[in-house]
Amino acid sequence: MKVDNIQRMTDQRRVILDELRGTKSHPTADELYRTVRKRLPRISLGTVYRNLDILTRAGLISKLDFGAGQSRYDADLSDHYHLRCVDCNRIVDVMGLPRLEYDYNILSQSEFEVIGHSLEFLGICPECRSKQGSMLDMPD
Amino acid sequence: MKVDNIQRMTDQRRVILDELRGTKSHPTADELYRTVRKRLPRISLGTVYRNLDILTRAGLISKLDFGAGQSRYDADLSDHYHLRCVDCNRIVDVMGLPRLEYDYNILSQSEFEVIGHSLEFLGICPECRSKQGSMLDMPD
DNA sequence: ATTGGTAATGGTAATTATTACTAATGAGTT
DNA sequence: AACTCATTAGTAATAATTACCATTACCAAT
Repeated sequence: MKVDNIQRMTDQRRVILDELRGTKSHPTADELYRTVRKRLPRISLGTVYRNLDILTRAGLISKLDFGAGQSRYDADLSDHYHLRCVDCNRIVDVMGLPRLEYDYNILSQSEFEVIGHSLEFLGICPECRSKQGSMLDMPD
Repeated sequence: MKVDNIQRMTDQRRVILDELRGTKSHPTADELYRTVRKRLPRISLGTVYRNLDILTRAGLISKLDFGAGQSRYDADLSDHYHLRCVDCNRIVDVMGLPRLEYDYNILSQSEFEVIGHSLEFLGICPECRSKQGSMLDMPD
């Protein structure tokens, strides 16, 4: 795993990476901002965004961006897909499902060069499920 | 195919749907706005967004939102995945690949109820490919 | 055909997430 | 310790989308 780009290891960068590695919750930039501020109260949101971008491009974390609301970040680089609640956008890991193998050459069409794929599963988390359940009992 | 939600068929709604059905280019809201304005010069961008949302929820079109740039829309409801250029976000259809069948019950974990999946392929379109090629020849 | 109720529209303002800007700071090298 | 330039904090700007609201117009019922 090659790490270029990263030129200096500042406190901000170190703490952002550390906090992200310390959670399995796939936080958004501003969730992470709130967490990191407990350790570095003067950090700015822009710094969080900038470093998440730098860490992503350096291959130290991965950015989960499926178009639903804010982007989320994951420090777990092992091969796994994600399952997202369509209601609250919470994300959990899907375990035990190996990466799909496609023959991208066969897929190639319209002169496109196919280089990968992006897959996520959609569902409803227990919290939102019970919220919905109680909605059904409500009068119109 | 059940269509509720749609209460009135206005000119704006009809033309938006018609223009989307008449293209295979998976346009964004504002691309569609520019096209529709040739027929309805006084239409507003908000109306395009609102109707695209209504048509999507009514099941007449589908919204392609994978987090890269603007959302795109597709009036082709047949089962197919998409292939997106990571450079310019252009989208083409992937033909001949049947919908993946997952046992969502087995996937279910963390008490999530799994209801579907979202898959797109990533690649580089011929135009961006030749642009990149010429970049390699450029001096730093 | 006219009316009445209300969904829909146009125009604009607001929101939200993210990125850009800039003067000041500080990490790592010499 | 001094130097250099990547990085930061704070704020402004951007971009896509949504919200708002007074006006319009679709359509069912008279």
